[in-house]
Amino acid sequence: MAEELFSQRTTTCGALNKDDNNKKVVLNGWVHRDRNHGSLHFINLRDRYGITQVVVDDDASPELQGTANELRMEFCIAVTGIVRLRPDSMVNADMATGEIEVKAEKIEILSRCAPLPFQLDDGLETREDLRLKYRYLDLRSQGMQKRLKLRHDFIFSIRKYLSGKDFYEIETPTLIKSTPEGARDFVVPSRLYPGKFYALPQSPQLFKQILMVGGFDKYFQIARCYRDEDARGDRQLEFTQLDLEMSFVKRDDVLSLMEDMFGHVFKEVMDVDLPVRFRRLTYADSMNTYGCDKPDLRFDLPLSDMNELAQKSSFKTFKDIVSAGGYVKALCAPKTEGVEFSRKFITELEDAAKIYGAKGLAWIKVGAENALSGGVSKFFAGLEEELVSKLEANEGDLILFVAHENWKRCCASLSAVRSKLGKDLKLIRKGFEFCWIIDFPLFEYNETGGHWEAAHHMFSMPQSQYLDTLESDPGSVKGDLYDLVLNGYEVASGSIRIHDVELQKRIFRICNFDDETAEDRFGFLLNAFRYGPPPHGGIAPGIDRMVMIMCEETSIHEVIAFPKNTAGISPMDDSPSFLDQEQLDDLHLTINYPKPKE
RNA sequence: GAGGGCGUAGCGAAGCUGGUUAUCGCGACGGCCUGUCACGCCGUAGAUCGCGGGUUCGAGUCCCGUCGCUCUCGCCA
Repeated sequence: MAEELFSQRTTTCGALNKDDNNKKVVLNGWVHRDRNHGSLHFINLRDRYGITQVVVDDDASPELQGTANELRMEFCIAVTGIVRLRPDSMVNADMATGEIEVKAEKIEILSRCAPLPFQLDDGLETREDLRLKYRYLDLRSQGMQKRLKLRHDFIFSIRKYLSGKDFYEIETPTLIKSTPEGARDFVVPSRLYPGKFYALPQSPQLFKQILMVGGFDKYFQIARCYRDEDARGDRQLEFTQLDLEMSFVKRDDVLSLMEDMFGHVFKEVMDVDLPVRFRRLTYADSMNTYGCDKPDLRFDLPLSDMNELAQKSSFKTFKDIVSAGGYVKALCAPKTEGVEFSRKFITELEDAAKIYGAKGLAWIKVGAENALSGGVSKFFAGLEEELVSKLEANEGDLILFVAHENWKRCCASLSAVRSKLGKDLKLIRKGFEFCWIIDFPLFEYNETGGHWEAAHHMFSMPQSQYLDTLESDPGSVKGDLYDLVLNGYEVASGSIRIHDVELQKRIFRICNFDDETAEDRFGFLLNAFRYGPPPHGGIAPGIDRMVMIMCEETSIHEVIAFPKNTAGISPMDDSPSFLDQEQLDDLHLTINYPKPKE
């Protein structure tokens, strides 16, 4: 231990400026770029804080020259030298440290770097599985450094804000009881109890409710959650949410707390001003106007109900669907500079609609003085004025219709068209458009199972006006449920909870859980509710998704240090992996491998 | 479970209706270079064109199968 291992930094690569002239400094970092002019040698040295130019002059000792010539990309080095001003004409205005450079007196190679498997900072051009395999290199890129810093700032700001509002951060277990509803559980076998399993939490839902019964009336947690379902760009097997719950609150208390919190956090982290109150849309209005329950409000392009006009038209396809209880909806794509409403363009929109179940996409072009042409225009003869005024269409616009027996399919299909138009017609405004979706239905019918189930989860409070008709008409019951939507993504979901044993049991029964099963699965919650539970409610914003949107990214992988790929594999550590027979024996497990396909 | 896209040197790409020795940039390696900052210049190595089969005189290119990655539907209270 007597000998010094390396010269330890006295400052960082982002800190020096002209005030440090003539100072002797030590920098530690990585070789970011290396420009060797023979007897004059420039090295851009990088660490988390920035980049500083190091110079090896022609008067350097042969030893120093030799070391400098050995340097390669991403070598980890220590540089001892003197800060000096750059000649006026050599100042680099693009660099934070561009006014100075460090004249090297000593360079120590702390470790060498093998030839890189890909170029750093070309991160986004490189295949993602390669970036994930060598994540430690990818993390050095300025993009990843910036995004993970923002993630840290975001979480830190939330912690400060909530702590200032008297919230306690309390951890809940990650080895818990498997509950039957929701997504598939990840499970952990129990060694001590053969055949028994823990489950990893899909969210801390029941525990946070029990914390309310325990008297911690303002709780939050930055909680890891696990759901064993197929991944997507905006979701993966494990993710992080801000889990939050409060006692003695009503819906609007939760909503305004979140508005205030995100207002503070966005200002502090990004210097962005959010509106004091976010727009509120009922679920029904959102579906009818935007075709989905997570509308991107950075552009307008509303959907219109066309059932009445469809009935008046001579288009048999539409009339049949409306007569059969179906729906016809339309939207009007505005004439846009540089965009031709060609057959190809319309076919691409139609393909987008078909993914969500539409059989086709009917269209009409709007000409001068309400003249209609092309597509299904001939079936609307005599209805030109009514159609054009209903959709507020102008000359050069394109009207698009979707008809479907199923309301949700109709909405979703045309919503996909709306989204594509938003991009193709460049209608999307910059910025952050939050909105609340409220008044969700409490139940939806499970066709395959032939019973009702909770649209969100079974612990949400029905709105009081439906308490007498829960059983007789579950389909029309609205709950005290709310989602927060940002730029077309669902970023938070919450509700006021049930805190009454009898009401909770009624919900279980409607969702096909008899009293015995409910007792077996959720007995601990029902038990807790026998001991003076407070009225309570909460919400859970998704951290990954929010940070992704703040970074203007479209994949949460970009804001997670070590993500899994879409197949649930981590290419770096190669998980999941097989267990030794010994481990399996300890856990009392026998693997039942699937038979290979014929 | 289903559909679309991609797979050519370490990385990113080009390669047209099949036709000599498969190009280009970055990177690697060697050399030259006193003011660069994506330094420049000269040179060298590096590719079973994902894998298997087929059609053809001839396949990176066409066909079939398969694997991997990726986007999406289903799924995700």
